[in-house]
Amino acid sequence: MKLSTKGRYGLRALIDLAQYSEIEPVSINSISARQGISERYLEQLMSMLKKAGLIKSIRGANGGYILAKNAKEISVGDVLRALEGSLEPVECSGLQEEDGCSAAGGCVTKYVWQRINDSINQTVDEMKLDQLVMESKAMPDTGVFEQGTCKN
Amino acid sequence: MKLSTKGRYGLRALIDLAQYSEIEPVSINSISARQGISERYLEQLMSMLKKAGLIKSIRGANGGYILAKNAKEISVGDVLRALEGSLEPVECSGLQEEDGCSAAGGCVTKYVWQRINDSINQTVDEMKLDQLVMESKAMPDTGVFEQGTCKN
DNA sequence: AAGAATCCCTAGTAAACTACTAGGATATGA
DNA sequence: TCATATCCTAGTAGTTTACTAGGGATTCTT
Repeated sequence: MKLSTKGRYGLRALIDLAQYSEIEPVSINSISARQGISERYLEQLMSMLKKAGLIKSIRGANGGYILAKNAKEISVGDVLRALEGSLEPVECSGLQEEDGCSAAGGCVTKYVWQRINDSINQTVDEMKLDQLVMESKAMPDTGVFEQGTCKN
Repeated sequence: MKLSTKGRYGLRALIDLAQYSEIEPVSINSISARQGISERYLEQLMSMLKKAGLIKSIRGANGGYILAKNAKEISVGDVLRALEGSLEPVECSGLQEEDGCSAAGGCVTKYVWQRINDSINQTVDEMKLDQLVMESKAMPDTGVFEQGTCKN
């Protein structure tokens, strides 16, 4: 039940982006420097976020990334699902039998997984990027904390 | 954010155990047969559940396992944590700096992980084994559904 | 037009983890 | 004593993760 670095780094990167892209596009290089994440790896995460429609890119010199929509319309859930895929703890929510599950409605644990899934999604969807940016700005050390030491 | 087979199989096994151990101890062999889980693998899961104090074992012929406490005192959370370890999506909840995180209180994402963690734990802790056993008994096909096809 | 700064795309890979399997030791009831 | 159980340790093929590497394409600046 762990989140991978994709989700962890990616959310940090997007908060950073939201915070700095108000004036001009933010380059991978600058996010990488502030957040202590490898440029090359971050590149891949940004690509995923772009495909998910959360950010837009501007190519060429002085280019970079900006949010594709308002920060209050982007939830933590949007970000994590874009990077981690579905957040459901067990993949048998769909009623398809493709997953080899023929129990249909007659499976007790399915109900358990469904409830966990619902609670996770509700929680991540009610947290929006703009709140996090505000909290981040209110914090003393942001951008100054020991880079590269925190993997979360 | 996926649960491994440990958690999935383990919960199924424990529901099965709770259901059949009212009269006599239940052997790994019989759970294995009903649930379509490898005996040898199930053995390891049972060992973990035992170490966590959720079940007790009775060795020798006619032995098997029984619950260590009342089914209504065992939560889904107890089972999953015993098998999967902590369910927290990111391990930086403790205020120790051991994890290489020196951000202490000044980390925005930490707050996010904490909220997800809380919601997961609340959800899994309010589901008790006795409820699941009741639901399971109320279902038509339990014990008859195609064994080995469902991995969840 | 040249060059630098960007994003874009595919592929490779070491390390870790998962989901088992295997072999045997130990305990207990009939 | 034998069959039936749990117990314990170790091995291992396959998958996934977290990157690194090597380019190519686009755009601004000079």
